[in-house]
Amino acid sequence: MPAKPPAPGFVSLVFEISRLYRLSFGRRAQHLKLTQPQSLALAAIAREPGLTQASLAEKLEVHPVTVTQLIDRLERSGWVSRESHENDRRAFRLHLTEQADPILSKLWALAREARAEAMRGLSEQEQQQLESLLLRVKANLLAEDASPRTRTRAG
Amino acid sequence: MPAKPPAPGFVSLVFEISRLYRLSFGRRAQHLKLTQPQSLALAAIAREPGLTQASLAEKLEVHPVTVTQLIDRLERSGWVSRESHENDRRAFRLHLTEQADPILSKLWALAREARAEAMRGLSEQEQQQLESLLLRVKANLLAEDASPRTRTRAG
DNA sequence: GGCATATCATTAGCGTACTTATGATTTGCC
DNA sequence: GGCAAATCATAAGTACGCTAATGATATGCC
Repeated sequence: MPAKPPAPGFVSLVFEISRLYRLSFGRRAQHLKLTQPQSLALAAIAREPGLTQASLAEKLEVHPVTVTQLIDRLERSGWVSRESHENDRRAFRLHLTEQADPILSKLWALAREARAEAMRGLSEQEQQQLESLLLRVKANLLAEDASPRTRTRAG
Repeated sequence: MPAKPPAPGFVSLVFEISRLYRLSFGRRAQHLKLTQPQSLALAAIAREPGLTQASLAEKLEVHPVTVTQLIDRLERSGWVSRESHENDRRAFRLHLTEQADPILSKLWALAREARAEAMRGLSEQEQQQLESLLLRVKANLLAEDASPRTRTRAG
């Protein structure tokens, strides 16, 4: 029998929260027929209409392939349109359709709601503390992520 | 144009850390041909040999369907065996094969390493603080997760 | 101008996770 | 003892993330 496994601790907590929050948001947003990554994509396009898929991938910090599939679905649902780039025939510019407008307003409300629920009982100061600690953890992980090989993110 | 989207903040941090950690672990473990969920499953079986898939699903806090697929792969890789339950012909008991033994020792080392990397620069006290804040967030999310409908987790 | 290289996007294929539905038992209650 | 309900596992379909490979175009350098 090999050595004993280490205690779960911080790491599994992050995973569980990530998963629970995804579920929580999904429950709220299910009548909008939007998942959480889809919502984040819509938000990003709302913030910067006309951005390319590569640029969206950078902002969402996911692989370009993932964006291709994500936009496929959003386009099929009629919320996003790919429009050809005027200077670069390889690229597309992403725009929201008019149908997306009412969805977006509801979306921000849901996001605020889900976030408030997660933060219930934490003082303003504790929230900041949590955020600042998590930022440091993220920086550690980013540091070792940046070196190995070519990554999507610019860093 | 609808209202402005809220600031990213805590939530996206959790997602990013979750994703970055998964990558970090994956990089370390890739020569072992093990992903992170697979590793967690092996660890759980090591802690409690002979447990059923349903019981494993509870421990990993994932859906039983997910465990079915996970064990499919681990069995195909030769690290886990399904053995029929002596009292319940519906169920299987999960056991590690002998081939899994050397992998496991390496695994604990990797997990500790990845965790230390994530925690670099945080004092013992800060780590505990972070863990305790995250626990409260998790409790909030669990509270609303428990009510709606039948969940995998017992609660 | 022309060739090598880089970039944008896609396809194909894998792993993880979910929902919903189904088959096979076991359990509970009368 | 027998039937309804719960439980264990699986199957099918969807979503999302990745890697690797490909096609089309842009860019850079000579």
